[in-house]
Parts: sequence; C-alpha cells; structure tokens
Amino acid sequence: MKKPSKPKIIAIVGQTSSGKSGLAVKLAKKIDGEVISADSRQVYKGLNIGSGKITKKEMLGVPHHLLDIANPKERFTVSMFKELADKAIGEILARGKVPIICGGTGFYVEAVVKNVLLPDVPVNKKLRKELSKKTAGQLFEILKKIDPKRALEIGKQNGIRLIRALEIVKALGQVPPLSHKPIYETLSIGIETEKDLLKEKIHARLLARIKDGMIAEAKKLHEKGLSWKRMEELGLEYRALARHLREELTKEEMIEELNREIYQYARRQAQWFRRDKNIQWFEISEIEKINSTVKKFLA
RNA sequence: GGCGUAGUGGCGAAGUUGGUUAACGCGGCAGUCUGCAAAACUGCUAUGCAUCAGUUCGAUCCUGAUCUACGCCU
Repeated sequence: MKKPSKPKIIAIVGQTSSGKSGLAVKLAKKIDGEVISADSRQVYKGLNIGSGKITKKEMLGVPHHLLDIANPKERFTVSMFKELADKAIGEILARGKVPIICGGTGFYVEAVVKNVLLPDVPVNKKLRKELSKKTAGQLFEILKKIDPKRALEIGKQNGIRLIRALEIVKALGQVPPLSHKPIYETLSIGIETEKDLLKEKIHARLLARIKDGMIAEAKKLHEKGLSWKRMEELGLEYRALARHLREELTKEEMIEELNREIYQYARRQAQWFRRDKNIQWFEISEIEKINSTVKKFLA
C-alpha cells in the first residue's frame, strides 16, 4: 500500500541580500508557483524600502502572500505567521499551484516546514507587566520551581523567554513538549553567499535603498504615528533611521553602523539555517542546478 | 639639539606604590532557540603590557639605554 503523499512545497532561504526573492519569482514563473514571504518585518504595512520588501514591479505578476498584512504599531508573532501561512498554502494548492515559501526569518520558515505546534497560550498582558518588574534571575528561580527542565533550557539571563515560559506554565501547568510532524513534503533550497561578497552586496544594497528614499520612508512612518520607540524596536534599518532622524547619528555614522549590523544579522541568519540539515545549498548563479533539483522534486 | 609626557589585544581602555587566571566595552569567531526572532541569550577571543639590558627569589609595574608619538623650548 502506498501512503497518501503529502503536498509538496518549496522553501527558499538565505541571508539578507542573497538574491532569494528574485530567485523565488523566477522559479514561480517556471513551475507555476506563488510566493509566500517569510519575513518578520515585511509583514508590516509601510515598511518597504527599509525592510527590503520586493516591489510590485519585481514580482513580475507572481502572486505574493503575507506581505503588508500587519499594522507596524502592533506586534506580529510566529504563531500568527504559521496560521496564515498554512492557510495561504492550502489555497495555493487548491488552485493547483506550487507554494514557494521564501524568506530570511528562519523561525518562521521552520514553524511552517516542520509544522511546529506552539502552545496555544495567548499573551497575558497583566502577568507580563507584573513579571517584567523582576530580574531575569528572579524569573529563573520562579520557573525552576515549576518547570525545572524548561528553566534550565532557557537559562537565568534570558528574561524575555523566561516570561513567556511562565505565561505558558501559568495556563498549562508546564511547558508542553514540542511536537513537529511535518504536513508538507518540502524541498529546502538555501542560497549561500561567500563572506566578502555578502558584505559587498549588503553595502551596495544599503546605498541603493538610501537613494530610493529609505530615510523619507521612515520620516513618513513617524509622521503617520509610528513612535520612535516602536520604530527602534523594529531593529536594524528602522532603529538606525529613527536615531538618524532624531539627529543622534549623522548619515555617515548611520551607514557605517548599518553595514556592520546588517552583516551581523546575516550571520545570525546563517547560524539558524546551518542547523537544518535538510537544506540543499546553492550559489545564486547556479540556476540550472536549482531548476533541475526542483524539477526532480516535483516529478 | 634640549626638556617634558606617553607607548597595554584588531580598536577603545582599566590596572598592579613588584608576586596564582592582565578588568571591561567594541569588533571578530562559535553556539542556543516552545508566540516580540531584524529579537533575546550563551561561550571563546593578549604565555603577554614598545624594544633591549639591568636590579630582584620574582617585573607589565623599579633603573638605564634605544625607538616611536605628541607637546614645549632653543
């Protein structure tokens, strides 16, 4: 007996500036696919140039999902992403097309690909407010008494994760073991970029985006009511932009800092992807190899 | 030419009135990952304190010379 096969999806991952968005479009054209973006900042409306979002023109008519779906004033999370992504994948499959999930937020991609079922515990604002008064060390001690295993996993310094764990513990008694049974058959394609080339690409892209009006975009976001504080929370470009617009940084300092910080971010991305042994790595130029790999996978 | 001050890791910088492991920050490298993930967190990163010689049981810290930088004077 042949088991009913799982639906097939393709994942394209890689560091920022690697060229994965362009590849996703090319591939989608070739195999009649639609793209699902997996980027924790590109989900927000109005964060375009600074987040490196693909433009309408660059999409070449290929439908893109999970872009511009959240208000930047509010917080979007992995669990929302997973839910929406599963929904989008279902619809794409129903249309008889191939879902291509493409993005740089490893946690988001993994949640979908591995079908990570996060505990269904909503944010408890009151509890968070209360707990945030405590030091990480104190939070650790509290959690250790209730769920020592989880406490040890997180460590005594990571306040953010300790609070979330306590939130879960309060609702469920303990942090449940994580189950991930994939519901899709996934071909994971990674785009690897050599270190020096990556640095060059990051720099060139940064300058191009400044030319395209990245600074004006941030200014407009603030005028429309996005607080400086929230903008800084968004990290990288928006954090530096907020500081520059408030004259804490000159334009030159901003560029210098961003070059370094974006590179560091790219390292963190690589770190995440490195763990996933299912990813097949290619250089962006190896388009023929990628095409044939995809063809074989879909056959 | 004379006098003065300084010389610690890739960078910034603490320090010892001579004695096990040369603080810390940045950067770099490696890693963690159950609802903020562009986030949060962890580990590693100077057999050596400009060079050479001396004093001493022992010197990065004391002495002398040399080199370098800066300042002042002639």
